[in-house]
Amino acid sequence: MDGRRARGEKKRRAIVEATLRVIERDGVAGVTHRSVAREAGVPTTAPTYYFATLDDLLIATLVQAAEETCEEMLGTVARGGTAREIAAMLAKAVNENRGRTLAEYELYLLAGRRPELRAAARRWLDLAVEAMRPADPVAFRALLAAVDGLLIQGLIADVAPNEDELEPIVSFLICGRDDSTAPARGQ
Amino acid sequence: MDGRRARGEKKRRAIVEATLRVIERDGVAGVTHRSVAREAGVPTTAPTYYFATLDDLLIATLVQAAEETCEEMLGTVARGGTAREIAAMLAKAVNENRGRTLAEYELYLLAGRRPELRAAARRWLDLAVEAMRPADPVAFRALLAAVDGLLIQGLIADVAPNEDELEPIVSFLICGRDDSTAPARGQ
DNA sequence: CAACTACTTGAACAAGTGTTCCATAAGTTT
DNA sequence: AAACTTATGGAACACTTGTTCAAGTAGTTG
Repeated sequence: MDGRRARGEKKRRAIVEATLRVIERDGVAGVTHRSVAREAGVPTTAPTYYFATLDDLLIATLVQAAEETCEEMLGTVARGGTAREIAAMLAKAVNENRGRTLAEYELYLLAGRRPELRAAARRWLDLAVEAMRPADPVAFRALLAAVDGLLIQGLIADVAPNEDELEPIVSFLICGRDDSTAPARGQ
Repeated sequence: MDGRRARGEKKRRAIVEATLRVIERDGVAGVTHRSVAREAGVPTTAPTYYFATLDDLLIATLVQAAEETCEEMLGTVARGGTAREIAAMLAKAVNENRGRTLAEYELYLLAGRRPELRAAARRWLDLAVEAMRPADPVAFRALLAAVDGLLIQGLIADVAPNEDELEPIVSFLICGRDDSTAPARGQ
């Protein structure tokens, strides 16, 4: 093995992680070669060495962040989690993981303007539908939409909602008017 | 009256409108004194004369855009519009008014990081709740969340959904499991 | 007409930007 | 050890940025 390449890969990952921290703190607007390099503790030219352009770095970071979140989302939303489990995950997203969730929606917005990012931004939606194969697709799509809405509204609330406030709403969405066609059963 | 001030106000409005066009086209990232001035057909220093800082211009523009959209939203969502009416409005937002809707969510994201913008970003939500006084607040909040979710997901779809695709989802949300507590009656 | 006020605008500045370049260091292979 | 590849990092370039400034115009008021 080439030890140089191994350390290079490590540094590359460190740069991506630093970029994510910058996005979480200052948003996409705060991402510059210099701010990322400062955050990662590497010289200014390091990011350019590993990523052809700033845009590449930005996109690589947002896509990776989205994929990381994907698994957590699918673990609770898609696999027929209870309303409380889903509510707990949403509450965590708008409180402890606030910065990360904001980053997630920066990707959404970027994807709105750049078609090549759309697949990455939509990935959790596509995976959820594929994993669930819900009996009532309409109810399930309503749930998925509401999840995005609750998150983004939670981000602009004066005080972010907690699990207890979110739970009844999620519960309402999970137990549609006909329980037999609902995608999952809440508490 | 002072004709100078009148023309000044007109120019000020023209600058805000130009800024909105820039945001719709290139996003908040594309807003600079120079790009706005070019779009409005005024010299570079004109925006600085009317707005102390670029941030002031940006905020004034997004807040005004949000207030404009507010009325349209409330006219259909809040006043107990039918599912089809709501679906039609959503379809319009992600197709004809795509740029405007993207701008709306740029405000959301900015509000996520700047508390002073939150009231403006949340305005349509607050007004909707106040105007409706829904019998079932939980169902209504689910509907409002889903509206945001459907819009933002519509913006990152490969092909934006149309009225017919959105209508069943809205209908499902409006006629909850118990019609008597539903906020409004669909078709 | 003179004094005043509001608007207009080009030039300029310091700061920060993405990116290129190149000499050097460090590790790998022969 | 020599030849090579890969990684490193400082200096520099051309460019754009937000904002300031001062000189100018044109309306309003006394």
